[in-house]
Amino acid sequence: MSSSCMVKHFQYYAPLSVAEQELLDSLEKSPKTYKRHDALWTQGDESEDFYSVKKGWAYTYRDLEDGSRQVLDVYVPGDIVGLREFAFKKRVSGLKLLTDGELCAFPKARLSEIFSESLLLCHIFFMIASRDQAILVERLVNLGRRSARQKLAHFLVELTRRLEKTNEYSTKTVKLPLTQGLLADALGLSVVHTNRTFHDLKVEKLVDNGPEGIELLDLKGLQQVAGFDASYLTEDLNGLLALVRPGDNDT
Amino acid sequence: MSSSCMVKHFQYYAPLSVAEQELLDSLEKSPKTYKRHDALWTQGDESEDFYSVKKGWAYTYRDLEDGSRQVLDVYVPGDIVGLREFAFKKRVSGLKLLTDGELCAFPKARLSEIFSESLLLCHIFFMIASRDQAILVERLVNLGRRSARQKLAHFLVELTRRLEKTNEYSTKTVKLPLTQGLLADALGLSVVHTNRTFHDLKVEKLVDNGPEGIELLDLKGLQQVAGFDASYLTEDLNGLLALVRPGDNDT
DNA sequence: AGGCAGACATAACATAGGTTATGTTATTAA
DNA sequence: TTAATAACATAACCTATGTTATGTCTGCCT
Repeated sequence: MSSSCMVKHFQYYAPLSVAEQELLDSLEKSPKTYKRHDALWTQGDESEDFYSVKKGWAYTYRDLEDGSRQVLDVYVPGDIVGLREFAFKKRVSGLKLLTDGELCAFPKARLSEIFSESLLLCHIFFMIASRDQAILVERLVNLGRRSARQKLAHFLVELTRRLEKTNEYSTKTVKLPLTQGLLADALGLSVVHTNRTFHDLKVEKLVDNGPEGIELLDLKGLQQVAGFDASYLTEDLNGLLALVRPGDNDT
Repeated sequence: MSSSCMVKHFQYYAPLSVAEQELLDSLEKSPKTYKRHDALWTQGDESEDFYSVKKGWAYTYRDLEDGSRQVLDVYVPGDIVGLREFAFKKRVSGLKLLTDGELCAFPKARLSEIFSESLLLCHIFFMIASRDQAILVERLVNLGRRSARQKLAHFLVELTRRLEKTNEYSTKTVKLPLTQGLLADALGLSVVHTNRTFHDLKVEKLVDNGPEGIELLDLKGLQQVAGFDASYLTEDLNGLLALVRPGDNDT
């Protein structure tokens, strides 16, 4: 019965009972497909659903009055999007697809059912929110206090790390379907300077561009450039289990 | 019985039953006082408690390898701090007092009790997390895509707005116990440039410095400079009530 | 009562990153 | 087959912001 988009992702956090799997299943609308550049919603829209990303990549962004734009986060398969607006009637940011993809909607209003019926699921949702915050915090540090070079490297390494978690990655060189324009908007840089910076990393054989986006040739090297410390991506899963099921103690 | 730090704040979201008030009370350790510059914790510490701010101001920050520092958020009385690390064993950021103050600790581990015993409280915590995210998002936009002038104005207006929500404000000019150094670290600027920018706003009679921090003389004006749009601070409280208590429908 | 430290101020100079402009290539649209 | 569009590239020039250096004014410590 675990055809649910979300079940697989949630199993990463903790093993779900059959009842919990069915609960998630029951709230999930059937997956819809989207094309590159499609917008699921725009800032200001009513926020009724959140989504899990089944296939493809997406990103949230804010458009500013002066025509510029800030990309807030990029999402990969397995990620939950739109939970940010739990407290709000309207969307705080827009969501667009970066590649063709497939997402499943969940009505926000029915989260109550989950919360009241499964303490474990409730905790997992809370954990996801907490993790999202940690990522935003790191992004903040990136924007506020790092050089263009570090910003770029850090962002790329982070994404790769997040990708590895839910998506098996075998190949040596990582491929990310990102354009320089998107990177610029994510890092608070101009496209021109992003290109300059990217160029430098290319000369150093750390990255390259492939046919459908950019490629990371030397993760270790990038990590070093970025001064990357992954601790903000490592949740305390044992702690979670201990909370919900006092007694046993493993992964 | 509502001596609890948090009860008053939570009543802002929704009326609590006596049982709910007692539940919150029971988890709360007695308030402790702290002095200006005291650190409640440092990044990397074990994260066991979260806190509610009863008196005084605090801020979270991240120290970087190169000696610089990024201030993530500033907290005023009524705010909940440390919920960010729900998913983590260790603190992602440090917390220090900006003024003398008083905070109450809650053991993170016992949140489960709240979640399982009160659906309303569970939702309120989720709302707080969501609201925190919205604030971080706005801070991100601020850092990524706004000029020093706008950054400063925006930050100041936001804080004032947050202050108004839980703390009655009567006087015309708002006083914030912030130093230029802290502003610099919050906005990703150097102290010198922060000073320059502040100077300009001072010349325009928008702000000034008082004996214990800075003073805002013209909120409207600042708002205009910032291009401030408060929608990211307006939660959907009716939506919350509707979720938890289907049937009735008011504030 | 003198010395020290923190916060604010300001000037001169340096630079990372922004802007504008133009070109190339690859894809899609007609 | 051409026209139009998106992404990448690169050069010349400009400016917002960073850096370094001093100085003043508090309050505080002993």
